[in-house]
Amino acid sequence: MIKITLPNGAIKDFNAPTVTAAQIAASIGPRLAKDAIGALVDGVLSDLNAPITKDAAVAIVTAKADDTNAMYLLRHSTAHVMAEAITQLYPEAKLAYGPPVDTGFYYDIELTEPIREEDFPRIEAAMAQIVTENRPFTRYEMPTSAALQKLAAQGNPYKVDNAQRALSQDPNAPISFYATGEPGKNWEDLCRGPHLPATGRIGAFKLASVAGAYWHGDASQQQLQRVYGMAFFSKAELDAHIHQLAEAKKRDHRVLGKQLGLFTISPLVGSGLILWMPKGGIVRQELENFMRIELARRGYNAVYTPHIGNINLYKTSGHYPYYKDSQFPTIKMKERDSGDESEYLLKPMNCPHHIQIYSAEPRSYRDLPIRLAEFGTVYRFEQSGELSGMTRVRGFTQDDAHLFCTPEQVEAELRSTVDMVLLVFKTLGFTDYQCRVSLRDPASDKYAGNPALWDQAEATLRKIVKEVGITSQEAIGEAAFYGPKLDFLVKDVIGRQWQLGTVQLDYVLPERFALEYTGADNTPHRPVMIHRAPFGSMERFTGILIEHFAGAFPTWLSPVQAIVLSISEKFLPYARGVVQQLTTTGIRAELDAGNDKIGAKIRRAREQKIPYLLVVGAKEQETSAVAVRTRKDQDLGPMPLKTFIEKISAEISDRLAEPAVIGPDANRHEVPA
RNA sequence: GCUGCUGUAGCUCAGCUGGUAGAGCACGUCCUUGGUAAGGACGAGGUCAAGGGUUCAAGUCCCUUCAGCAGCUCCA
Repeated sequence: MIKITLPNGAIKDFNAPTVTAAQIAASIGPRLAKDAIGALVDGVLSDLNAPITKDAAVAIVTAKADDTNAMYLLRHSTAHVMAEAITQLYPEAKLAYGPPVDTGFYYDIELTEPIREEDFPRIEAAMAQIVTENRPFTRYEMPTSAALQKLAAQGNPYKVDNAQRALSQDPNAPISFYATGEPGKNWEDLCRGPHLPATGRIGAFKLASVAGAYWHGDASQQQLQRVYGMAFFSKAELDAHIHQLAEAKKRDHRVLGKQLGLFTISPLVGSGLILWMPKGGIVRQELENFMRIELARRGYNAVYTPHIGNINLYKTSGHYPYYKDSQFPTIKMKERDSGDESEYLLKPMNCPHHIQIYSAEPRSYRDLPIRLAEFGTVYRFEQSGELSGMTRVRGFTQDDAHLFCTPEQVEAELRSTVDMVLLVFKTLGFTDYQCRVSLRDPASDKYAGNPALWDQAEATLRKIVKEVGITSQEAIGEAAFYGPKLDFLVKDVIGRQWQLGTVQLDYVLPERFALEYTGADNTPHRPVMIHRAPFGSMERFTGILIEHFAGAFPTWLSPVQAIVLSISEKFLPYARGVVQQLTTTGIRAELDAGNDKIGAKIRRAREQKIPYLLVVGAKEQETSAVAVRTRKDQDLGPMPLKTFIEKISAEISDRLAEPAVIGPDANRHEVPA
């Protein structure tokens, strides 16, 4: 007798030594039996036909796109089907590892012959055949030694390795295989499962890309071919997903950056080096102005430091020995007079320069905290394969600052820097960010300084996070070499996560540079440093911002805030007057003096994501008005130019995220998106 | 850096098995002076990423370099 508890609390008794989830589903109803593809047995995802031998809580998993368990089964099983298809077509292929991932699945394969995207249709056709055959996924288990022997006989080192790793986790676990069909007859793979009941449950799939990937993610290991795919229960879901990918691509900052004239990259200047065009320059300038105001309010002092520094500075700081592989080569030179050799480095960080400013004068505890801020440009020689638009570059400007304080001041200063990061996110409407507490990996030797101070620093950061009340997760091994940090992460349109703002606590560099201040007791003390950058880098932040707003910046950031569109050339003089008045008020306004009809002008202005379109014709000219339209296709109708200027000015000065000019009839012509 | 892919007009792209370049948009001129998401006509624009090779002949085939894309690895 087995007692099964269902999710609604109902209890069903089965008078048999074992029962399967399939049988449970059948006992509830034919519809559920048909839709069932797996089960959660006491919370563990399991095969639909796995025998349940004792009392358990069972939830039937059905084929639904919003159920992560269902998608796991689907993607995992599709990975198997793809692997079978590939081994059919490439008998030499050695399978390594094929898991489901967030957006689909992949399989890592060792194969000398490259698989190309043009080979995908053949592979997909073979997969479709396997799906059509609707073969059951059949699990069977083998004792450890027999299984290892079997795998070794197949000559696939990866599968042997996988099995051994599984055993090292749990030496008593039996080793399981899954055949698509009949074991011994059909294709099979070492796998812990679970899977769909049969290949026929795979609705729609598509191979996405192929790329190299290292075995166990270790660059010194064999490089395998990784084939990515996506899978859904229905064609409609697959199509919707493909459509969504295409939509995301339109938000890509590299695409929008070109369309909107924000930035460019020239091979003649160098890859990974951003050239800010005039319109991108405005966005950056507005962001910097915003930050400067906040810095002034919080008692920061602006400083300026050069782009290069003597190599000895970075030897002292520790940057050079730790990271010399990712720096531009040094500049070596001979002094003309003395003939002495000296060597300079493009600065990879601003902190050593700021430290020199701190130590240029004797400091008293009464002076602290000292907060030195600079939009400091730094250079790092990233690997060529890492470069990506504005988000991963070789030269970038940090909205950097270094706070030098007494140990007692650390917490208050940290709290205020975290507040500043949160203010930036709030002002720009970022809600979908993550906070990562980046800690050292005690097993690694890359971290400098005294472990006791590290413990103290890490404890302080944990405390701050708790006090401020942000959700966060800890990441071992993500700390800077000189201290732990709080990193704020945001995803780009293709789901890659980027670090933006950062707050770092540092007991090491003050030690290395022997920084001091005189305490109330008239003896020297060592200050503590906080490194912080709310935007992180202007380049990366702007790139993410472009994607966040899909190019439609809030008015205060928009390169062009309003564009005047005249109905015909007759009204150009009035239109020019309107532009003049806007410009005089400090609003960035342009005139479209082209020979197009009003519809074409509107279309072009909206493509440029200009917040306000001001149509002027005879009626407006007579009444000193403008007919206001937003880029969202809201026709606000005519209003006195004076009123428009008042409203847009308030919207800009308050850095509002939403249009403030909207009147009573705001949405009357709005077209649903 | 590694694997695979890509590079043709300012932009997006076409150009089959080699026979010396094409579209749409943008741009310019002209016609039109038009009231809310593309008015019309004509025109100008290309060292086909760069360099080398094969060939009677290369945008097309091969090699090298540069740059970009996806992933891996890395990331102060």
